[in-house]
Amino acid sequence: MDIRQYINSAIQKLGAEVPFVELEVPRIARHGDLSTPVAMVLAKRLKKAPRVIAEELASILSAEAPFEKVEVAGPGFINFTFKRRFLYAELRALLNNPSRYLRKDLGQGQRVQVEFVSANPTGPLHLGHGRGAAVGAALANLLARAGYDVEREFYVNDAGRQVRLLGESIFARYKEILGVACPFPEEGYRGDYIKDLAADLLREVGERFKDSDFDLAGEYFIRFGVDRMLKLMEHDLRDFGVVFDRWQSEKALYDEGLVKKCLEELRKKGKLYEEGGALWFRATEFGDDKDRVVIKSDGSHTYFASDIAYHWYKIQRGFDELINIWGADHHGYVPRIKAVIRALGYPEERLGVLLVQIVTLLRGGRPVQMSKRSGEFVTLREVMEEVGADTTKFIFLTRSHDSHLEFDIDVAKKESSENPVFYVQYAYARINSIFRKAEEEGIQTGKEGDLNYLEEETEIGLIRKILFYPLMFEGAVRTREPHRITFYLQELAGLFHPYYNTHRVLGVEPAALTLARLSLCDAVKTVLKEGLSILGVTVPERM
RNA sequence: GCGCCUGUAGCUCAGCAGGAAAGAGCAACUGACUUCUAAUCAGUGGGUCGGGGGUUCAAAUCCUCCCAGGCGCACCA
Repeated sequence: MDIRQYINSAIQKLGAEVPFVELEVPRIARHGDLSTPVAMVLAKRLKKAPRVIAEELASILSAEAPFEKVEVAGPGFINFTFKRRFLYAELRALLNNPSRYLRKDLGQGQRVQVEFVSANPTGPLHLGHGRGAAVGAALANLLARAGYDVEREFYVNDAGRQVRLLGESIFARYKEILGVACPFPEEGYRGDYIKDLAADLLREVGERFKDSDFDLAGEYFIRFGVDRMLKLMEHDLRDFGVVFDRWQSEKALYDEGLVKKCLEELRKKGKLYEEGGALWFRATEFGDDKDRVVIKSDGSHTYFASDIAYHWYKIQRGFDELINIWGADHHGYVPRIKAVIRALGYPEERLGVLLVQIVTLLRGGRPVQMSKRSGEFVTLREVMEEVGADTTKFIFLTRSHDSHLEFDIDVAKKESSENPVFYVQYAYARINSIFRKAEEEGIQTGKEGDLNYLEEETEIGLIRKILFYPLMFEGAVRTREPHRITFYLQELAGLFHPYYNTHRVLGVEPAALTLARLSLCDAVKTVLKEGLSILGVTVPERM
């Protein structure tokens, strides 16, 4: 259904144009099936009264095939009512080829990289990472279905101080087990998982490092810790239903000389300078608050240095668009990375940063304090096991990414019987149940039912909702907001359940009505499945 | 002090490039299972959209100031 096309061509006939035709689904039935305020937008441009423009557009549009009625109302709204025949034909089109109907090729093969989670490999993933994972994965799925060529990447901070601290922490625990005195690093990681790692490492290498210095043994301990942490994170993410195409190592950027090469590139462009023994990037030239150090006076690189190289490398790899999903606590970092993009000679829009706001975990109505260093944090795995991956993801995707999220674990569990995710899944399971029963009764469940039998107002409402999926989809893609899918699915399920309660599909007369309703159910099921799979939520055959 | 995010029903949140009379879920109350799954449905109550200005034919939505909460402002990672 491409209604905009009709409207656009009508606007052209008036000798005007508009960048975007806004369409909305009116809340009130009297206002038709679909509505546009575009005449009011045009009023200024055409220097005519909005109602006059609306009337002109309406008279052109009322001749078009899909419309039963095209009315002008209020200050200049144009309200459309579809012909039933049109709705049936559209529904038929969807049934015949769901993915063509539901997935619009908006990306046209453009290459997009979504980088998300990218947690330091120094401890288990916590709930905040889970939110990033859910949002990133859903966004990647969404874009993939919109015709983008998507890559999902996890950036591994396996160089620098944090992983060194990880190594030192394991080292200290290792010695502790062997009864060798060794001070625990000041800012080391104190979680119990470090002790487990140390014990595992001991099992693997025995007492080989009992008397070693960290300078000597460090490399091994760091490597060991990072590998184990990466495996753990990958495993947790996999169980959460999130899989990456690529894991990019920061260390590799150094080892392969990319950091050096990139800094060289910037130097050539005159965007670096030395001062006070350090090497600086002219970030202020590109809108950042201050210039930033890339190589400290002691000769070591800042994190920023590898981040510059990383983004440069990503662009080199040929992506049309980069999307970084970051925790909101990194928002101060955005201007300097954008500055880098520009300094390297690329448009700033090449990079989009989606900031995912903080998750507060409530247990027993109280916020649970989280601090990685002290080892007090709630892991993604704990929550996943306690409330389930589907519920966890759904909760994350029922908020817009820039809204602070309160994750009340008691509510998430307690409500499990009335949880929104189950509400949607249940609709799916119920439809399956109908189809199972139909097969038992030997009813042919193909999609060929004569849709003209769908005459009830609730059925028409359901059809409309289904056919508006692409409209919602487009918006979700345009704004990069997967949570719109979540709300849509709840609304769709919210139309299906009442329908189910008041209308029987099987055993009604005439038999053709059953077939028509089966087709409708099939369409609902298809859309539910499509949406849930974008969110990464499972579709249960029965519940 | 500066910057970013948030402030909508008792609670958790939507509100789709400003648009027609503010929405959902939960919680509360009242009803519905000999029928394809009651993890469901029907109904009731509940809001000065943080506050003040401004722009507009039209503002929850844009601008501005203020208030409140969160998060950032390193030759840290």
